[in-house]
Amino acid sequence: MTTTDSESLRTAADERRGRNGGSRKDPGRRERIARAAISVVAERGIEKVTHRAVAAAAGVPLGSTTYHFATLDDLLAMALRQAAQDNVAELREWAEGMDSGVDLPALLTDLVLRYLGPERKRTVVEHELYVAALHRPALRSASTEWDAALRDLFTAYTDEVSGKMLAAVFCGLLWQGVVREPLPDRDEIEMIFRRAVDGNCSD
Amino acid sequence: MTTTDSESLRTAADERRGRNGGSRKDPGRRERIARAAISVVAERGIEKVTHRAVAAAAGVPLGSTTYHFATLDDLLAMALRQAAQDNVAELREWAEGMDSGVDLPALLTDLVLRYLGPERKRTVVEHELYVAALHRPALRSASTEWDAALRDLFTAYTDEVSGKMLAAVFCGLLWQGVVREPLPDRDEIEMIFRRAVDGNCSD
DNA sequence: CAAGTATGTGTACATCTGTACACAAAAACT
DNA sequence: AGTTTTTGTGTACAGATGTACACATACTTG
Repeated sequence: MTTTDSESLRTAADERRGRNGGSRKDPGRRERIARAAISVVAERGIEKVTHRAVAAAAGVPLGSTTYHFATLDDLLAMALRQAAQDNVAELREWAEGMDSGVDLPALLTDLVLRYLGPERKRTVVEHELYVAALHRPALRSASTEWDAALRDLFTAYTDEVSGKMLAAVFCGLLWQGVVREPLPDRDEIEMIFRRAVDGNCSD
Repeated sequence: MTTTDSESLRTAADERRGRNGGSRKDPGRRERIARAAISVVAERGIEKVTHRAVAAAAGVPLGSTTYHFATLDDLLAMALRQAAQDNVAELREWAEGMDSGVDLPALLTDLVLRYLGPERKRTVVEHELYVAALHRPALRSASTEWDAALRDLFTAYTDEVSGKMLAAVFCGLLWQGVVREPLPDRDEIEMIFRRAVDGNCSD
């Protein structure tokens, strides 16, 4: 290894221009910077998103971030909007692999556990986006669109009211789970979804 | 009125020491500063909580905040913990006025609408606390305690699983509602709770 | 090839921030 | 009374931050 440790961050550029040190014209640099911002949000929180921190995470000099994004708010807005879009895209993809007539509670449980486990970073970013939007009108649309996508997804497999209800349960479980230290038990979550879907008929 | 406009902020001290201008020994100053911090969080977001902003909001000089709180994290921690406690206290109080056999969905709807309307500030602070806790272990207990209180409240009126499920619905509706521009419709929320409580028996 | 433009980079600077600290004044104590 | 301790305040300072901008290099167009 001759490179220091920014190796992993150089790959995209290398592959396009052949590890040429001072390469110009790096397409996708904007997006790479935005993604670096996302990872800073995920790992250190939204308040740590500074030009310098993002530049370091992206492996680019400070001037590069200020060149591609006039203001820090622009950078944040693009990063969070992109995060929300990725999130929704993944949700839709998940939904496609779903037949009608499947065990909905079990699938929802899988989804929750995935968002709390392997995809935890994504979840954290989504939640940071949510509260950031509370005081930044520019980000509000990204948040509400995520909610809408969630509702549409669930209403497609049940009905209007049940879909909204399941979306709320899903959202609530995510929120409660993301701060809990040991991941919640699988059975616990599944039981909750089952109760939400089947109801209290036996009472 | 001889005082400028810090009048409302002086009341506590006045009542104890008789409107003595340069009064020392102002008990409750610590708490007042913490509450000022809460209001800064509610109105401008957690990232705007600085010694200077809090001092201005509390009507005290800069040195006062650094005197009462060694570090900014201490101030934030106390403020948010207090906010969470207030929140839980209000929840319990609400629960006491509840008979068994009441219309649970209607009451839950009232609660959601109250948190989204008159008590919106409180809700915003609670949510900022939640994400702040994601990257500050010191705050995590306050968040989880809020969740626990919520669950206990709901399980007391139903059963274990249904309580958890309702807590999740409640939490999810709050999250989705706090970013939505026009407040959600009362009927919509009530319908959701009704479906959650009664289930889909007729399907 | 020459000129012009888009892209990239290093540095500088005004501003804001946390915090330390010297001082002042009241209260508690002897 | 005097002394010590607690409480309060103004100021100073080092560091971080957003952003501007002069310069450098590559690409594009003629």
